[in-house]
Amino acid sequence: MKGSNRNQEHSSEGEGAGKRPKRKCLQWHPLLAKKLLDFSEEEEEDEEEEDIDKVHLLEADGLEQDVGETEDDESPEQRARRPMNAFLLFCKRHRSLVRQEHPKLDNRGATKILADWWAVLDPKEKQKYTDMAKEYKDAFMKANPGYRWCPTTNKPVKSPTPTVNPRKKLWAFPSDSSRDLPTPKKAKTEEIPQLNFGMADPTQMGGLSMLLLAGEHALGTPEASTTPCRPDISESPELHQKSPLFQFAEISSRTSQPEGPSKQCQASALFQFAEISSSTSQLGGAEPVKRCGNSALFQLAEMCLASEEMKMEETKLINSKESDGGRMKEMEKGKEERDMKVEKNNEAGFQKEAEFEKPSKGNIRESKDFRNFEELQVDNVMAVKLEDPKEMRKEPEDDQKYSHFPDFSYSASSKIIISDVPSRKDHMCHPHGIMFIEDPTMLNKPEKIKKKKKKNKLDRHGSDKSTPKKTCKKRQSSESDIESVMYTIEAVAKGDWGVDKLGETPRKKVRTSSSGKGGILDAKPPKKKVKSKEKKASKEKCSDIIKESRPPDFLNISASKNAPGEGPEGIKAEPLTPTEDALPPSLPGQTKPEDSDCHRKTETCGSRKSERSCKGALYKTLVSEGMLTSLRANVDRGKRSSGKGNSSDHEGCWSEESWTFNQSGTSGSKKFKKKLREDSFLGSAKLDEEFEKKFNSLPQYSPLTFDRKCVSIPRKKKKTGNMSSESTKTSKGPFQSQKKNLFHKIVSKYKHKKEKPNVPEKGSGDKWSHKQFFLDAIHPTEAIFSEDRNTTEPAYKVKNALSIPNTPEPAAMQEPLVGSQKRKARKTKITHLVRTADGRVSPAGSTLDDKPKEQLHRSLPKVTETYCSDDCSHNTVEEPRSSTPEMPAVSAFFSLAALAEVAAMENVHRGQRSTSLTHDGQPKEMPQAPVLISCADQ
DNA sequence: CCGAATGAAAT
DNA sequence: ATTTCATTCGG
Repeated sequence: MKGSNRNQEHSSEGEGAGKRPKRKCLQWHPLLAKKLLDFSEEEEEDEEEEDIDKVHLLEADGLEQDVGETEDDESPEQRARRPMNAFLLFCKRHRSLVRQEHPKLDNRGATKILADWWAVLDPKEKQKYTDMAKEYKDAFMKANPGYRWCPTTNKPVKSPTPTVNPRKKLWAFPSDSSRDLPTPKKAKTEEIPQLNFGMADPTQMGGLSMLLLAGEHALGTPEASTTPCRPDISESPELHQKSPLFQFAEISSRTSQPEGPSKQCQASALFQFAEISSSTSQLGGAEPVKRCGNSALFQLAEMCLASEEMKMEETKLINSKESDGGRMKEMEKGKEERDMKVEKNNEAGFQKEAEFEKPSKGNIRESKDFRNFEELQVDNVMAVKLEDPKEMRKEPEDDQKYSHFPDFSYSASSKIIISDVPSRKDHMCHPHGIMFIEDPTMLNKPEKIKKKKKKNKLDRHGSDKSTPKKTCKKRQSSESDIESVMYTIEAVAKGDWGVDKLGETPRKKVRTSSSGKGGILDAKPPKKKVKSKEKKASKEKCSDIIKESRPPDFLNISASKNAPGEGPEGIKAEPLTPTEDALPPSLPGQTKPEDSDCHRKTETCGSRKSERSCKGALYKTLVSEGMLTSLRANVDRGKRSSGKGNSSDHEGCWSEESWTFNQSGTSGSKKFKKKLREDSFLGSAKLDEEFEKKFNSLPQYSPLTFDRKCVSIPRKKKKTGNMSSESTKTSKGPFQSQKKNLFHKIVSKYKHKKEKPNVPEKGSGDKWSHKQFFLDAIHPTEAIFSEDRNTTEPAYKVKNALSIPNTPEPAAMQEPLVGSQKRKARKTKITHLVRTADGRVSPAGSTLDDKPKEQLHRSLPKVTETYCSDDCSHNTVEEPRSSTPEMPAVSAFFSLAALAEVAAMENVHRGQRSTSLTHDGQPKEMPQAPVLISCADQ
């Protein structure tokens, strides 16, 4: 109840006005009910209105969830965090250092110090951070094409989120979750189908939770891919299964068709893959697996691209195919089935067998193998199994009734992506059982997915009989079976594998093309496109894939085993296979493991089938690998990543590929690319790993350097503050500031200022060796990093700067103020309001800012005088740093600007004392630091 | 859950 | 022009 209301509100608020109404509609339960009843119809509708559909689904989900677990859904939906900007990166990287130096400082204080450092930071170094931030952003955007920075005012409160998912960070999965799940709250996010990844925090990512999440994502993707294929797997998973394939399809499709909505999904998928790979690679340890350049992911990307290009060619192919007529359909089916089978084999075999203990012989074998793994992680598995069965059971019901949604809903948001394949991995690897949850989540996906699932299920169900409950239910929807088959066929033809769930974009295509049976024709063309390109890529990919596939023995084994198993299970598949054979001679082995397919393809290369098969194989392999890697990675991480290497290679490759792909994808970021290339490490992968790598690679400056800088810096800050010459109006500043108590701000700033001086103190240590030593002691890690040199460099720079303090200052001064800077300026103005010697109030910086040097010169004399007096009187604590022996040396370096700053400070101090501003005792501190400086100068 | 910082994006 | 939001984590 509540949830529904919330959803409505949120939805309305969150998204653009256009969609809101729809969402509102969603609110209506009746509609939802209808939808549930008529899946097929709904799908069609979806075609026309993807967004709407999504919304509905989301809404529906929300409603359902509301009934059951509104919160859950929402939580998973959480949208990806916006990428960090350069400054944030810097903060992230250096905050720890600051804290170490100044344990007493709270984050705010540390932030201020960081800001100071940032201000002081050489432009060159800043550039590094900005570049990285840019790259990161680009990658992120690619991953989440539709991502919005500011989802309008409506805050996605997500209040309920926490219920199911413990993890805050759950990044919604790109495919479905982003759109489908839109929790009511997230309406805003809904507008943008962005995926929810958790790129943002590498640190968080580092945590087990992150790993798990990553694993989930990975799993989710695979599931999606597999699900569609496998009949066995329960319905819910199927729905999700689509997601991976779907994503790929989207990617391909998008490449061909640049549709706004679809892009998001695609990016998300890639992104996920990338993440997965990266995560895995990270776990594995950084191996130089660039060879992976051709990683499956990359290949996929290529395929997509190629598909677009090939469209022209495809048309030709299509013509030829058309001649074939009905066969094409069969062929497609066969291919699809094959793919499905393969996936099924992998996924279904493992999962279902393990969970359901399907009768399939081949599966049994696999299951045993898996079981071994499972045994390893018995606990987890157990938990998972327990959950799964329930979910499975529920799922069927869900198909019939929504009531279940609530249960799943929570998981759905996060797990949508979870793929079947991964699921098995989950069983094997996942200790947490999260994976399992994910599977259920898959089921969650509620509306859209369900529909799709149903279709898919129907197809699969034939074979699925093994699973009693599900099959029964599935079968019930006999009508859907046919549709599902058609749908799958069409999807295959189009190249949308998974299509589905998310489906918004994919659905559109699919539906549009295949809404009915006639869709096939439409579908064909897309296929051709994809294929043609795929072929190209496939060849290369195949080789690559093969490599990748090797590592995951599981996959291979499973695939081989599956093949036999499939025969029995997938009656359909067998018949189809023949058709397939007709297409590509090479593919004969439906069951063939991916590797075999790839090889054949690679060898035969030319045949279309081969391409397709390759695709499927690639996809599977990717998924499976990714899953495996992700799982392993997760497990490893969970364990503490004791086992680094096993999957690392694959993953690494993926990550790299993905990264490369992303880069390539982003034409705009070419510049960045170059940079990335230059910095191999930086350029590596966007994924977490990449991010982490890059992040780590970012130069970390020793506090000392900053400290020194800080000494000189203060003026800069002031300058910045001064920059806003108009400070007089500071009051006009944003309402925000007004809202907040100026007093508080001022006070806090002063406090911080105090802190600052302290920082410098530490840093004040003059000698490099000393500093370095200090750093090493404190931050061994830094020493480890190549960055050390960076640090050293900066330090040198700093020295230089100190020697010639003016240089840095002017640069800073010159820089144009950014919007944020404006704020800063305001604040600074406010905070720095100082009374001039005259006694009238003026922004401290104003004079300095405009013409720092000149002013400085002017002020110097005064300042010095004042300082002298002050010092004499105050000379209290002032700055430890100054107090330190270093003081004198530093003082020597001080430039006029510094003096000017001091003077400004002095003025402030005076003003505070005399003026009302001083309401706080703080003023003392302020003046103190400057005072020391002044003394030194004298 | 606020805040302090900066910056990018969105409104 | 202004607001939002990203990270961080103590209070």
